[in-house]
Amino acid sequence: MIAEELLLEFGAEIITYTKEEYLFEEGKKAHYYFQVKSGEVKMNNFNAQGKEFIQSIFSCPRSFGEPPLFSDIPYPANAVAVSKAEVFRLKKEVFLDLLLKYPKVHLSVTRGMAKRLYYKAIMASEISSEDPEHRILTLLDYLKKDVHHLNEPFSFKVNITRQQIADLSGLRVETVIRATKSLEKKEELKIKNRKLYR
Amino acid sequence: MIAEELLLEFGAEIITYTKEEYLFEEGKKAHYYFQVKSGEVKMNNFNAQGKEFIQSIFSCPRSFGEPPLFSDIPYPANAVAVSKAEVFRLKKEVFLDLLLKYPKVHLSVTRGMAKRLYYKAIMASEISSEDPEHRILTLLDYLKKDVHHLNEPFSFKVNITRQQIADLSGLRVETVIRATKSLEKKEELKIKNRKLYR
DNA sequence: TAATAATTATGATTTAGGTCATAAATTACA
DNA sequence: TGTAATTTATGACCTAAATCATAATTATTA
Repeated sequence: MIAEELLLEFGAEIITYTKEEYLFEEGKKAHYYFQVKSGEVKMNNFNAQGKEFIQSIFSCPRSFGEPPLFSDIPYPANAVAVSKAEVFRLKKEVFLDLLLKYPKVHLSVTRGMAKRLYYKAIMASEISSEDPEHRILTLLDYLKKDVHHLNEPFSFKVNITRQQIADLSGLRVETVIRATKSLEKKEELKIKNRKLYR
Repeated sequence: MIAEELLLEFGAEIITYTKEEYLFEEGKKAHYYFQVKSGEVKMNNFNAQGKEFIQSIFSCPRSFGEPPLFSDIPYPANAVAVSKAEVFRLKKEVFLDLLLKYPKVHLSVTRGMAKRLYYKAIMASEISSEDPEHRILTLLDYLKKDVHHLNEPFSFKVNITRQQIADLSGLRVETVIRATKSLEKKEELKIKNRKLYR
């Protein structure tokens, strides 16, 4: 996250995307630094059969899509607005210039990438080795602790749909529905009028 | 990757690990920057049933395990020597100091993390959505192009075992063996006395 | 160089989770 | 406020890959 004033000072634009609109596409080169101002943006992939995999969902003040700004690699996934979203957009060259001028900002960008690498490492291991219930709990615990900074049991009202949980954990929506019901029986989750609590 | 002279100048130690020896463990706090000098190191997880997932395999001059140096997160996986390995080890505080003194080094460390994030994003999507043959080809193509910088067809002699391919792609070794044979029939791979070529 | 371990190989069987179909409940929106 | 779309829900079934068993081949090391 980079302070809004600093972004504007360096000439960042604020762009409004409508729901489902693409910000960039898998395989393309990166030209901008992006940071969410309002709304939500997801990064995703589709396989040949049209199954979606959501890499991550970002809301204010998260940035995303930095890796290809640093290295000569294309975007590994698309970025799509989940809802109407306002996004800061800063030209690549200006962004890199900013990092050199402000080492602390560079460090905070690095810190953000470190956290995402942590999340990816955890989910890769989960998706490859764990059963649906385990995967879902790990995902929800990550969101609860590392994103929403909550600790009390059942204090986290899950704000994503079963379908999104499925797409984030590599499962199918029916499996998520069945697994969450089973987790409710085991008192790992609460379900109050269809909303999950963890 | 940080130049060896610079590492030594900042007081890095060179530590020799024997095959199978642990460098650090999942869940622990990070105190050092690590960089391979010789041999190979892998990062891995084990699930409750003992199934291994390999996050990555690192050889000279790759660094690994930086994310928890930047953010207050534990190691998401173990680091284990695949073979006898010599590793540069630099104290966390000295490492961060070095980055501030040498912005270009900071940028190259960031670049390294960016590449790993790219690999993780690709593999997460593969493991979650693709069939065994697709996963294996994506993994091998990544190793071929992005690690070994090769381009010619079948110029990449795969230097990891079927078991390691399985542990990197979330499959079982029998599945990898069957899938690679099928890929050979489709002329996507060559197999010359048990070695894979891509 | 003999013994042991690791790797590759192959068939038979099992099963978890995907797929398909259908519907109720809730939410969005025109 | 009524209609459409989305989300949650549930049962039946099917299949891809895991599991299990067993062995040949190659590599390691004692």
